[in-house]
Amino acid sequence: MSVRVRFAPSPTGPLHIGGVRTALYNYLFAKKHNGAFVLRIEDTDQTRYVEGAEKYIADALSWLGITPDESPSGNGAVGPYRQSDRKKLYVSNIDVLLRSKKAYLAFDTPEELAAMRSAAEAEGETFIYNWKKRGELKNSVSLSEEETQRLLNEGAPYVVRFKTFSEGQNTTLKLKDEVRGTVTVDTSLLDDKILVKQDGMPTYHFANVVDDHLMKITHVIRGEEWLPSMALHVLLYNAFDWEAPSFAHVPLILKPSGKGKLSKRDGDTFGFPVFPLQWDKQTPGFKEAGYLPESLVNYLALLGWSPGGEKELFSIDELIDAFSLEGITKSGGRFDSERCKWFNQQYLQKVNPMRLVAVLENDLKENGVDKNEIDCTRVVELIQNRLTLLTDIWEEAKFFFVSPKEYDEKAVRKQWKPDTNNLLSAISELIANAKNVSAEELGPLIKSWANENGIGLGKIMAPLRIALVGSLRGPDVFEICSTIGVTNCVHRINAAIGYNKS
RNA sequence: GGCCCGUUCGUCUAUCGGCUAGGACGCCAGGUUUUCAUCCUGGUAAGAGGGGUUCGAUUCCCCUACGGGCUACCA
Repeated sequence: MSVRVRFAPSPTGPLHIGGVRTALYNYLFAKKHNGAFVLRIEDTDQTRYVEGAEKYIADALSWLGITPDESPSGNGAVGPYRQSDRKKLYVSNIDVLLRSKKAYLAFDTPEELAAMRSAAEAEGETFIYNWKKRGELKNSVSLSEEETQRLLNEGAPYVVRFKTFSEGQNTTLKLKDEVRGTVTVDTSLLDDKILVKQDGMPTYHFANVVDDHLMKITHVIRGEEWLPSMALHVLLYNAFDWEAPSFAHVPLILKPSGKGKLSKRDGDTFGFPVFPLQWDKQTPGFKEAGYLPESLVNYLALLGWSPGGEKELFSIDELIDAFSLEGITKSGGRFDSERCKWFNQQYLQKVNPMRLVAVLENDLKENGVDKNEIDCTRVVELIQNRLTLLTDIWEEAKFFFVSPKEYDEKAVRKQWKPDTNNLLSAISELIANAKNVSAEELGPLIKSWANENGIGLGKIMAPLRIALVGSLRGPDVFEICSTIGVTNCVHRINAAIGYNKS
């Protein structure tokens, strides 16, 4: 049987980084086994539906390169892929359970249940709608057939509940999880979960099982928050007499510090994005923060999974090749933004420079700066190994195009000696008269000039750099000179002399 | 509170009974770069605690502690 996995987010907002990783593991597993990666939209809660979220999910997956084989907007033979479009399927399947008495109608109102819950709580107990209470509550198990029918005729609102456990059943269930091994559950402790809500829509638990079965899903790879409901899901498969898929519950991504799992609100508090793409003005994504999708994928893959060796840099194809459920970690992992940045830096070193040139040209446009005669490809060559994020490009490249407006005060104070202005004048003249300003020629020219005049290069290099860049940083000075050209050099040197005259 | 899952350097992780516990991020030091960054070299730092099992436990079992998740007509 061929492998089929699914990623099933709810369109309640932007996809966050934990969801991205779950999607990634599903994708890697599918590709590893030449299987199918299905995207299913779980929009059964109409009250939480957020406009644009579904498109965001598709766009994010596409940016990351983990595109589904089957999805609402693509092809696939087992659709529809949006749960709101599958209502008929849930209706027909709930009838199966109702007829076999494995599910029942419950007429208790949310208010009644809430009251019972708080009453129990006051007694220091927990209210559980289960086999013990079933007979005392308002449902088709406790009520006579006539009474049930009467309520139905009156149009009384009801939900459908699953008869999770009945007296006399075996209470312990041993479940297999591909990540954790055997998980033991006492089924008599489970409650009778609602399968169909008052509005006729299925709950997650029900829709999930029906869909996974109908879509022929072989492996359910999802977040650990679903581990407690694995028993319910298995019981549901049993009730239908369907074969259950394999389950793999992946550990959660935790906050970098403090308590709890990473949540959608953590983006601002920790200084890094938690979303792949920008959702709105307040919530930037990794893309906007300057991350390459391949480095995010690489970092995320290794947060909660390990191939075992010491290799750390994996292309997506290498990840597919190395991936296995066995390598998934059992414990939750904290998101480490420094390490994530390092991966990005590593990828930025090797990326095709033309990609960076495109970014630089866009930055120039956005900042309203004319590139004049300056060769962007050359600039990128000089700064590529200085980048950690794509957003560093402008900071690293700006001075090639824009003359310094001010000069690093500390550097000037330390480097500007009484004779500095005179030296720079001489250098300016030297450069102005130079036949060739290539870095290879300019370097020796200035060096030999300094040598002939008995001047230490140290007295020249730092001020020259300050004049050209504005501060003591950046690539090789002679490379900068040759890239910005004679005219610019002379202008900048003379401007610095004027500025630092007093 | 109840139930389930987990626990190796600050962080991500390797180890599947023999360990001088390996790698990576970070941090620190040195070198290269007449700057800064990159890069190179080195250093720092860990088996939660207590009981077993065993010739031998980080590895297996139990207890405790701590962490995480679930406990909705949300997913």
